[in-house]
Amino acid sequence: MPELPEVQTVVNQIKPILIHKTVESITPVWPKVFHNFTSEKAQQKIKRGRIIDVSRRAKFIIIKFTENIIAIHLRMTGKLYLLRDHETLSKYTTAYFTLKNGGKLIFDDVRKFGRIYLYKNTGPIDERHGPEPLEKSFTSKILINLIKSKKRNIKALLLDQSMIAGLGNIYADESLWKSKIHPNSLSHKIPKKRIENLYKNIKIILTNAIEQNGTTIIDFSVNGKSGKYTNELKVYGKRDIKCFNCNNHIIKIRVAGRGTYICSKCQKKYK
DNA sequence: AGGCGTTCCTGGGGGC
DNA sequence: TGCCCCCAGGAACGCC
Repeated sequence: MPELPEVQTVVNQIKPILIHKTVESITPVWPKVFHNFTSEKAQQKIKRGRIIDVSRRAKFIIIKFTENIIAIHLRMTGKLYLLRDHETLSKYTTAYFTLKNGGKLIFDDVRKFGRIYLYKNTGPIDERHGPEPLEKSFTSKILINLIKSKKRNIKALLLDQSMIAGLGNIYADESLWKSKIHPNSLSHKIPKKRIENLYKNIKIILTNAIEQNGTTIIDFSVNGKSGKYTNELKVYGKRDIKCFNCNNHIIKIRVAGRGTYICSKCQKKYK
């Protein structure tokens, strides 16, 4: 399940290859993959468009053209990679971009949750997303204010993209474990000091994960290479394994409708 | 306000 | 071995 570090990894990998390339066309293999536009509209807006930048906002991959952007959300099983002309399409391809001078940018998605969006700019995405946790402007004060101003389950809050952008199930669990906060804590009951610690840990964990090219769970990979952060995980997927901090065993519970891994001894529940 | 259920999807794991 | 059932989950949406 691609989260901020995995999406950033994809961007880092494809940006040098895509930048300044011209997109001849975008083809939907599975019709519903275009979320807010049609093939005709894509032809009209993107045809022979030159890619001027590739970046990330929240969990979206942003491909910038002169007048428009294409935003791609990988959701659970989406993959984006380059394919040479002689190579065959995977059975899971839901869309592809034909590049001028050869090659295709492939969007594969086994579960078909991933979508492609066409916008003028990132405005519509910015509107429904909170701050970027790795931006300098995202201060501990902002996180404290965010968490203290809500009376919510902390894990649900961290997963809510309109609160903070980019965290998903894996990094929310890892961040809460490292910060010794139980995911069923109520946000406004968490002490300021704990939130400051959580703030630091979110930054550390996301930064390290990007350096390791993300986490490979199920089948996220970039050009066949696995993300090495899988080796750094401390709680996610570690059911019955001994906690790195104490001798307690990691358990799996359900929080905010998600499978959640915790050390019930280390992580304090603020209620 | 916020929690919860539902929807979208399909591979794969568990049970028998 | 094979078949069926059900689960996993990010985000949007409706309901209470």
